[in-house]
Amino acid sequence: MKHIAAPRGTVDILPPETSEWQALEAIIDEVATRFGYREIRTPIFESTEVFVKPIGEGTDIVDKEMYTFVDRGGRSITLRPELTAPVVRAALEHNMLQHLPLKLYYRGPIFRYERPQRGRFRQAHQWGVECFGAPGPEADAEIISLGLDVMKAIGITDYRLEINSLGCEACRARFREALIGYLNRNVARLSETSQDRLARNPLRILDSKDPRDQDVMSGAPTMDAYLCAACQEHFATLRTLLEAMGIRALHNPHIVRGLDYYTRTVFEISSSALGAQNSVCGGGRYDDLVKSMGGPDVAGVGLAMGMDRMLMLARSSGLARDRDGKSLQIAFVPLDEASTRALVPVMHEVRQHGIAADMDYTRRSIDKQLRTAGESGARYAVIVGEDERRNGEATIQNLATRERTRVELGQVASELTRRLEV
RNA sequence: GUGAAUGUAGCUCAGCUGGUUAGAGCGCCGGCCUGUGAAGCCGGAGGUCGCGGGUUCGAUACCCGUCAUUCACCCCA
Repeated sequence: MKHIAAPRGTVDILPPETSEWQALEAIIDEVATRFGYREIRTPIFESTEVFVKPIGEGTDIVDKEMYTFVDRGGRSITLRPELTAPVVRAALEHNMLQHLPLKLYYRGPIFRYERPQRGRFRQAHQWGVECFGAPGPEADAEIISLGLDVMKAIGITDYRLEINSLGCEACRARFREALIGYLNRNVARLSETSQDRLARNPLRILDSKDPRDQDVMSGAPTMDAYLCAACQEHFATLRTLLEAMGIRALHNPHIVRGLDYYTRTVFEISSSALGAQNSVCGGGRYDDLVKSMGGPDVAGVGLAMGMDRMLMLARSSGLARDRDGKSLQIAFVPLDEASTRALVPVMHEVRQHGIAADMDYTRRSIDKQLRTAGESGARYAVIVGEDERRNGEATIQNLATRERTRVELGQVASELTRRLEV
């Protein structure tokens, strides 16, 4: 009905809901800090090249999902579709990799040009962590446990954690060759899209949902058989460490992830409560990424979690609703214009004492004002009308017991402070 | 990019096979109650029926297009 609406795939987040976001953001900050990560904020847009090579041509993100445009200076700019590549770019730009390990976390909007549906938007929100300079599986384990801690803190218990190893560059190359050989012999039985993928990105056929592809894959060579000794040990140790922390992870050899930069460990957290887009979290190790972006040979591992989907899960398990903070403590109730103005300095003083206070400026009747005050969750109302004003007083009413007391205007702030502390 | 369903008040929805000034519940505002929160009763505001075209004497309804939403595919957070 209104003529201008928010662009397709974007939403306005309105007041009761913004409290949930603030709660989620606070949890992320707390947990990440507790694990030794510090926040980094990078630009919403980057030079297009930041994403193309690292994520990989042939991936859907690069081929059809990026918001790319030429700015007024003729530069190709892209709204970030993820944050690992920008974080690496920033780390290199500011020589942050001289002090290892480097542990960073982020949260904020990402943009992908996709058809919206349940759990998928053109502007979405992710938080994530990146750990540089830690090649061992302890770092992988730490990151997975960090992600699960945030989920736990917001009350999400219904999920599935799956892990896999893609091997290092050497073993992946051998596996890739074997896989291509097998697929070429069975190309006729593959789905059309997978036949197309065979040439461009064959590993992605592994996690295809098409039953024809799954049928073909059931007889395909598996990554496990091609892992070198070092990669095997890395993966086995990771599983041992997770188990030692009481974390249950399922080994799913078909997980490959949609970005090209992963090596060795990859993992996903998904939930059946989300609909078709059932993944809340994805991550893994990217030991060659920093080097490929022109930096030193530094290992990395990280995760990204979808905040929009996390809140969907928190709501479906019924645990996030009470996070709507009704923080008002004092409601000022003036009964006429002169009283409104007499209360301005009084309310100011109360607020200076750190007490959350608000006044109804609409000149409504006392009935309506008290009703609103009661619904707001405030503990006291401060009422001033002609009668109180004549005596330089105010009526303080306890909104729960309805008990009323008269105090001098000058005493309102100290009286309220005293009462709220008790 | 493909497919399907749906667009009527702030919200949830009626509106019979096309027929005059488009309705309800909830919410909002006001009154009953000249200064105390409930319930009830009474009243009020709020709609270019998503938008554009077509058929018709007449369209919220039928047809075409378009935009948006929802769900699914693809893929992912």
